[in-house]
Amino acid sequence: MQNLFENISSRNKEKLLKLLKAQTVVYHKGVNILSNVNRGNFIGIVDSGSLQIVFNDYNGNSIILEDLNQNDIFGNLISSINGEEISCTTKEKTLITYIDYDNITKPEITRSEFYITFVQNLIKLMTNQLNDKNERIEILTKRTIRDKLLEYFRLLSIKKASKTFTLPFTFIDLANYLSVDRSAMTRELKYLKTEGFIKIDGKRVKLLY
Amino acid sequence: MQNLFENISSRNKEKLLKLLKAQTVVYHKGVNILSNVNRGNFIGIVDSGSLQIVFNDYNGNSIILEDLNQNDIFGNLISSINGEEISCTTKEKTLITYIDYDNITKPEITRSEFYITFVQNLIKLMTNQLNDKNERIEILTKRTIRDKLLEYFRLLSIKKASKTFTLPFTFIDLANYLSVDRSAMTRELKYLKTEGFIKIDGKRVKLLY
DNA sequence: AATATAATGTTGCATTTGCAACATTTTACA
DNA sequence: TGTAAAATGTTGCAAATGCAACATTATATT
Repeated sequence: MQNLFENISSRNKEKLLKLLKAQTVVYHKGVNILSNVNRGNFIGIVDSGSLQIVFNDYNGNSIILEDLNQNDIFGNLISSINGEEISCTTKEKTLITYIDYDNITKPEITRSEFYITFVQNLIKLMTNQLNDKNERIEILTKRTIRDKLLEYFRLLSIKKASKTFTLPFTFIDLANYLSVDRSAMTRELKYLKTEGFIKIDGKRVKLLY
Repeated sequence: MQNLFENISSRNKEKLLKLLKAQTVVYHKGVNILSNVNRGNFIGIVDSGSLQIVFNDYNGNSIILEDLNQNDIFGNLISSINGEEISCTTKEKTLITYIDYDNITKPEITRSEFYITFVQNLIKLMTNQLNDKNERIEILTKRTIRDKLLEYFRLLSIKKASKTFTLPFTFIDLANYLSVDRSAMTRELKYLKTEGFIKIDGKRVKLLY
């Protein structure tokens, strides 16, 4: 993991946040922060806590667009999707720092010594985000629930460098992430188990191949 | 549209490319440039022409990961996916400029006057890419072919600011983009037509709602 | 202009999936 | 600690989809 202020001293971080006119907001659990979010171009940084950005379908399906934890950034996407159906809900007490996009290009900032480090960090984080999106796309383009599950497991297994890993989602959220019916997913997991492809105990999964 | 060298004079662009040790390569039509691509972290810039990055499934499905045209950038994704099944094929005669990622952070470049403009352009392009990925995810998470088509049409319609637009894909490529069976997609398009939702003439589509 | 090649259109059928309507288990919190 | 709420598990069934195997039309190439 990496954060936006990597290799920037806390002293310089404060300076930078001041120059950027950053604002930090505290949210309680279960709050929809959309109203704060719906005001132009910004970057949100999760200082602590977690939240989910969810697209609520006209079919009643909830699609997880982002599952955000500490040091994750968000914001650049929201403008692209038309407002109403999006909700950003905190999963616990959460601190978020907002930075106006426009302020990133202001001359008084670009001249500061740590600016280059800052934008390089930003590029790094965006690259990570692009990788995440590509993984999600790779999973979603699989045509069966089985293949989606196996692809998701494969990627998790690579990340953990182990055939055994713990699911970071509830099964409800996993079904949303894979964009499949939850009960159909449970059924498929059962088949994968009885056919000897995987072992599952709660959220603990072991690949047997 | 925007390119990586926006607001940089062609004179400075040359300087920059030199500092970045950029290399420009010419490819003929139908060439798989993967071998050139498979060497560490880099950014590829499409100077002219077009290409597709395709993931070739073990099921025999071809999944379009990227459909690249002039001024598009690529590269940051490829490292994340394990090599063999990926192909990058030019659709016509294509010029590509390669930049090593590491060179972007070299001090002799960061000191140059146009460096800030350059990284800001890069951030802008990456933001656009993230938007594209999010749109694709939004489409792929729809559960039926009909909803995928309608979502795709909706987004295209917004971009063109018109109920009438031309598909930028062949139907084969569109089916790959939506990750559905081509013949099933044709069937669904027929239903959408007879039910009066859309009008289609070749690649010309009109939304009737 | 002739012909090969690619793209598009069609349809029956088996499979997969979503949906609905439950039962059961786990977790949160007053 | 008791209870409400959330998460998980199960199953029948209708609907949607992939697949295969074609026919037809359009496009490219010599």
